[in-house]
Amino acid sequence: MTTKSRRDPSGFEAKRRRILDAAARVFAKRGYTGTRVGDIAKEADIAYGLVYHYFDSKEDVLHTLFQDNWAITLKVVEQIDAEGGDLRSKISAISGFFLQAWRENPDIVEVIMIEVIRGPKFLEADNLGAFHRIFDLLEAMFVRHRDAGEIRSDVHPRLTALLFMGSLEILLTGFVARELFSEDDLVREGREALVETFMNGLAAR
Amino acid sequence: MTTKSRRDPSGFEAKRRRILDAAARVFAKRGYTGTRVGDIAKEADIAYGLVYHYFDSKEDVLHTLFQDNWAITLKVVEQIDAEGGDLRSKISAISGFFLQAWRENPDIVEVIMIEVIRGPKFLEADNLGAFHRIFDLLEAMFVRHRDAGEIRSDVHPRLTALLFMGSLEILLTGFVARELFSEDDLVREGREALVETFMNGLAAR
Amino acid sequence: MTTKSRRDPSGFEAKRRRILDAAARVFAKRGYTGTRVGDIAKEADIAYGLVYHYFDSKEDVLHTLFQDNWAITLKVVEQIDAEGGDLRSKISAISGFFLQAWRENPDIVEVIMIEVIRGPKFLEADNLGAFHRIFDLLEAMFVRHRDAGEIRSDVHPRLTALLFMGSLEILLTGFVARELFSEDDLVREGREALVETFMNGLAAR
Amino acid sequence: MTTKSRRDPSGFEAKRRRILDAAARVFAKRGYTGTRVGDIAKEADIAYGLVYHYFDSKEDVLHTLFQDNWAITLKVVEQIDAEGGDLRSKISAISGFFLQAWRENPDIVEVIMIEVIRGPKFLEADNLGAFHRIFDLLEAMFVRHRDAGEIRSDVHPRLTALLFMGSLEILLTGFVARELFSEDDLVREGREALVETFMNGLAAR
DNA sequence: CATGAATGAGTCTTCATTCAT
DNA sequence: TATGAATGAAGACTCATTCAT
Repeated sequence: MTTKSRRDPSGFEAKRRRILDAAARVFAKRGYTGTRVGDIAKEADIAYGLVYHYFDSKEDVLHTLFQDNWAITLKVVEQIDAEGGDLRSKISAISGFFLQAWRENPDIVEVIMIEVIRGPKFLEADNLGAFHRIFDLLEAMFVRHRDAGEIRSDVHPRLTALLFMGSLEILLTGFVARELFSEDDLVREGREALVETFMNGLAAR
Repeated sequence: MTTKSRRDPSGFEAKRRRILDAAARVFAKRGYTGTRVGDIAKEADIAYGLVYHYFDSKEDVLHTLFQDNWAITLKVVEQIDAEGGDLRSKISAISGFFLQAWRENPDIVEVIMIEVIRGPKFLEADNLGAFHRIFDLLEAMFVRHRDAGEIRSDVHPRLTALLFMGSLEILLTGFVARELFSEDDLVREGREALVETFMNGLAAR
Repeated sequence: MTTKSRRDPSGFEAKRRRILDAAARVFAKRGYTGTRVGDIAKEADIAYGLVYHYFDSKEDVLHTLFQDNWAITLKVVEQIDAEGGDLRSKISAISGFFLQAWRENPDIVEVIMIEVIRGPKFLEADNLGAFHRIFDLLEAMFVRHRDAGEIRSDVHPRLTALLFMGSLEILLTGFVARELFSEDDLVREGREALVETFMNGLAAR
Repeated sequence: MTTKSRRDPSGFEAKRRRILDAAARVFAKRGYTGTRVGDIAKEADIAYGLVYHYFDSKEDVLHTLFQDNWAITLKVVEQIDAEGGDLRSKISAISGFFLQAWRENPDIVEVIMIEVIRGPKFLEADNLGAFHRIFDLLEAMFVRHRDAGEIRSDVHPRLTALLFMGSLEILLTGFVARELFSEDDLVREGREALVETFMNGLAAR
């Protein structure tokens, strides 16, 4: 009798995750297209044929990377919104979550942002729906706070959601960020600047 | 004696541009990696190998697309800044230029944003310098207007430049935009929302 | 548990050699340039891309062909020289070795002589050093036998080494040889003529 | 009325030769295969399309290079043989002619030796016949001198012709020669060594 | 004669995926 | 599970040759 018991007896899930983590690292470094399946395997320190025991294809690895993490993201954003508080604190919390996630797993976040969301494959899959949901969440949030008189009445909720995600994305993906700030600075100052700009704008009172 | 115009009698430059335009279209549609050189040729309605008379490689085509257009962009932004006026009008003008450029040449703009700037080879090339310059320009602009007391003194110029470009970029690249708005709406409303958000923030007075 | 022999259980080296042999055959038949990688694969009865599991490039195949065999050649010549005896017997032995090698592997010998040594890339590579060593060996040999008073004192060792290799080469590469003699004749008569000419010249006593 | 008169009015032949010379230089440097038609044109300082006004194809250029020069070679060898004298002086004269030709036109000589004679195309053409004739000439020469009792009776005329051409070829093609001697040395010493070796052998008396 | 733009067949090389062991 | 040999489709790039001007 092997040690097979209830959860993940042979470490299947562990190795699967190991592959995903390795994939995130190499995808982030070389891009999805520039990464060979062999690169993932080498990074995970396994034979490259083994990748196909855990995933259907190279694309499936990317897909999984997105699905796994995006689900969490949506849940967190929903939760932050549900917990109440004013818009400023919510914007701050959401930004904080994204930036923290990036600090902990920069590779995964960047891969999702760059390779999945922008990739030509993205539109084909059911990814798009999952991705759009965050805009729905944010839009609804802005509507609610607008109706509560908390923000200007002429604010365009959908566009604002877009601008918010865009700003966040730019901070995250290392568009230029990595060149401009240290990681710590980015998390602290980036968040502050984003919150401040979004809530109060630049104009002097 | 050809009957062509004075300069570039053989139409060399004209055909070169034709190839670039064709390339922008197919790159935008299929992505850089997903585009075969033959696709560019077919789109430009020329023979396969002719692409290599005008460019060194497929990558050179992309490179040129970026260099040619980014130089113009920098010049325009510089000019807008130099012509004076308050920050709001400058931000509006710059946004307007980008959005207009996108309306006129959506393919080129998207290709530059997505394929060049985010591409894995971007950092290696001399592109980066040219690209960074826009942040320098914007940062200097924000500093000047801040020192003039026009915007809050605690504004972080570099980060603001980043957020500004990020917001613009999100509108441009069809992140999700194309699904959300008609083009006309995007140009008008997008600009307004961006200017308004950046200058005044969301918060109710 | 494979039933293969102790070393190289997967037959890696065996297949590598199979590819090399196949390559020698087709290179000899069509020349290096005239040979497609697919020709090598077909001759070795393997799939197209498998060549690239064993070699970096088509050129690497040629390179390896040279390196592998030239090393042996050098060793043999050294040995013949070291074993002593008079110059005539050494010249005879060396000629015999080359001619025998050609009889057993005419393709490899011809490919090395024609495609590698005369190839445009030969000088660039590290091949040259290995190649020159045979002239050094021969020169030293001639010097020794000259100093021993065995051959004329006015013999130019380096030039003689050159002429010797040239004569050998002409016999080997099928310069025109194949048209002139049957193989058996070539091996026997060619060696005799070479030895005789080199040792005694043509002049009647 | 143009200056068209009897021979080569418009310099047709002159330019044809210019192309041939240029071709010899680049063929010698890069090899036939490694040379693009454009390289020949650039070396001749003409537009590359123009090559096709003077020659049918790239191969035709090489072919012509061989035919033109080999005819002269045969004539000279015939002449030297016809003029009489002992074998030693003939061997010396023939060697001298080849070495001198090489000094004056190293490129042409090397191209003929390496690219034409050894090239895979060689056998296909009528080149082979022209080439073989020199062996016939030499063989006949050796036979005559052998029958005159001037050289050993057991000399194999055909093989000797082969060895003689091989030795000559090795000196000419820069097999290794260029690395070993200066041009002047080569012409003088190379010839002496060759004559001496062939006539008297290496053996001490 | 001269030019060089245009053509497109030909090849090397890469790499995702399969499969025997 | 694990390995890595084997497969072959796909695509970038070269270059001899043609041809309009």
